[in-house]
Amino acid sequence: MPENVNLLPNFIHNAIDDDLKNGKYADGIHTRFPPEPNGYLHIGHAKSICINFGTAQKYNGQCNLRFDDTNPTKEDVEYVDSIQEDVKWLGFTWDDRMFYASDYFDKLYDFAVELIKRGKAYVCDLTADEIRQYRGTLTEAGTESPYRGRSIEENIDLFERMKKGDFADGQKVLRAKIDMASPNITMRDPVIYRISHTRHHRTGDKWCIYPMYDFAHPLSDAIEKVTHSICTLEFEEHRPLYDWLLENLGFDSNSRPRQIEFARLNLTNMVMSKRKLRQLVESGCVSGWDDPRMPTISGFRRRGYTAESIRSFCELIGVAKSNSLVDIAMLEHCVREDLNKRADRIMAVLDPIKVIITNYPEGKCEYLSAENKPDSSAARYVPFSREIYIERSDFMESAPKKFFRLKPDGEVRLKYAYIIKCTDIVKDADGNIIQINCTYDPDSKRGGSTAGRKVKGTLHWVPLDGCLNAEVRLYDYLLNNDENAEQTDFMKELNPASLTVLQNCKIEPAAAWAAPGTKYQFLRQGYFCVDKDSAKGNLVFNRVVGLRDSWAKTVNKK
RNA sequence: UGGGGUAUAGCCAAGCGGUAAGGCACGGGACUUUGACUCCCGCAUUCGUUGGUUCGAGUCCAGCUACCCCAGCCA
Repeated sequence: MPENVNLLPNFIHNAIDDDLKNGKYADGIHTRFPPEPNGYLHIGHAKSICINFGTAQKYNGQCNLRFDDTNPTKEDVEYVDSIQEDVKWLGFTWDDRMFYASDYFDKLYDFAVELIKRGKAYVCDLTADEIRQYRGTLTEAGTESPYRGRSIEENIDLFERMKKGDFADGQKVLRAKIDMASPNITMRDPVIYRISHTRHHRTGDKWCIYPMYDFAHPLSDAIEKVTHSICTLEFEEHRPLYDWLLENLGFDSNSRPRQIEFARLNLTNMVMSKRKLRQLVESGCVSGWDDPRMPTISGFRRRGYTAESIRSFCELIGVAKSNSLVDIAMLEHCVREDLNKRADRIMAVLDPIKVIITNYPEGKCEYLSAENKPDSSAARYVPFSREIYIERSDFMESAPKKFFRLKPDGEVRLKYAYIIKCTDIVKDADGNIIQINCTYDPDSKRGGSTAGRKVKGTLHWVPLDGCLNAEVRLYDYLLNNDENAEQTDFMKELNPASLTVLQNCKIEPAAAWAAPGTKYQFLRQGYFCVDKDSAKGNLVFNRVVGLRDSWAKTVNKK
């Protein structure tokens, strides 16, 4: 494992500790991450990945990547590729242990036959509709299928003919023979094999019967010698079936896999179900699975989140069984924390307004040293001359008391450069400010005699000559609503302003050759990442996350 | 009287019979050529609720309440 995940102690580890104490799993701990290749991975999967790989790592064990590809009608190779890329990007490796449930189709078939031979499974001719009716309800027991009493021989023959393709889709299923009166609906003779004349992305046309998840999963785990099969809470009532299959197929209770469930991740201002994410993609509300507003791993990656920050988020939120809704601020904190350490600083003016320093010599240009990070010796040089841009929002004609930025007759420090003073402003016919005139204090630059002068505000700026033009994409949350976004019609909660594209941004020259994926802190503004749409001469940046902004808070309070 | 889960601060979450960790958020202050970062300080007399056991209960027991999941030939 190239990267560490330091999961806090949690109830799963407690359970594993108990198992170990009781002499179980003497050969070591083995987990697996079992995605179905029917969509892109999202941050909820990242949590699962961190738990599974992190747990294996903690116990010096192993974690497999296994594609749960038992339903060819919904799955596609496109997804198996993206899933591998995402798991790798997150920093985990499965070495040579990448498997597919479909690798086990032959073995799984044999297990099914064995179950029949033990009188524990039967072929049922009921239609899907009839099976539903026979199943009973939450409060009423089900009724036994009329085919439940078929002989072992007949079942074996029928199941073989199912496999051979003698029957149409839906004509017959194989069911486990358990208990139609069980209060747990999962145990009312669950279907374990269905007929589907569908080409599988790996096994092609070899099979026309496919195992159900409930059957394939515990057995795949057992085949791989997985010790702890960690999944989400909704599978809790499937656990008796999981155990029943292993028990009835003769797996030793001291070494057979054990299923443990944890609560899936929910995030404020986000949707997390694959169905809804797909809806966003297919409706064109976002540009694709990797749209930087999406909670997919590829979306976060494109947005500029680091793998490290997502991992630390997964550590921070913990692992438990209570349904929770994690504040998105927690995730943002994790990226800021990481990017603060690793991102070079650079100046960028998103909404430029021209400033002319009237007492600065025309034609003069100085190259001012600017450190790439605070307290760092690594530096670049920023050209400074008579005409610059500053942020429109950094000037106010009639400013409130605590406004530390530029205002008429006010002084301000230009980062890495001089102290300037606003002398007058120029407006167009409509009264819009189009230019600010200032004078500068020639001795106030670093090393100068008045460099130590205290002025309250420091502004970022960019030289008019030599700066780069860029497109900057600002993102806001996809959903306005904090709560119940998963339940209600989430398409109505979409934030219409989740994307703002700025076309006329000015960036200091140092960013000219930045490759896609490069992250910067735009001084005083936030963290930004070069988008894959970017090209030399046509820079495109994504805002990863803004800086904390206590000024904005005090303004909003009023 | 279907079954299975879960309840600790605005949000996550430790806690495993001995007197409520930590993080996020929030509020205050220091520092600052980023209103950033960093650093200090504050933030649950109480653990859904009512009883019980105990010298002692968030932890054990009983009842109640609220919320989540389950009736796919999905995973």
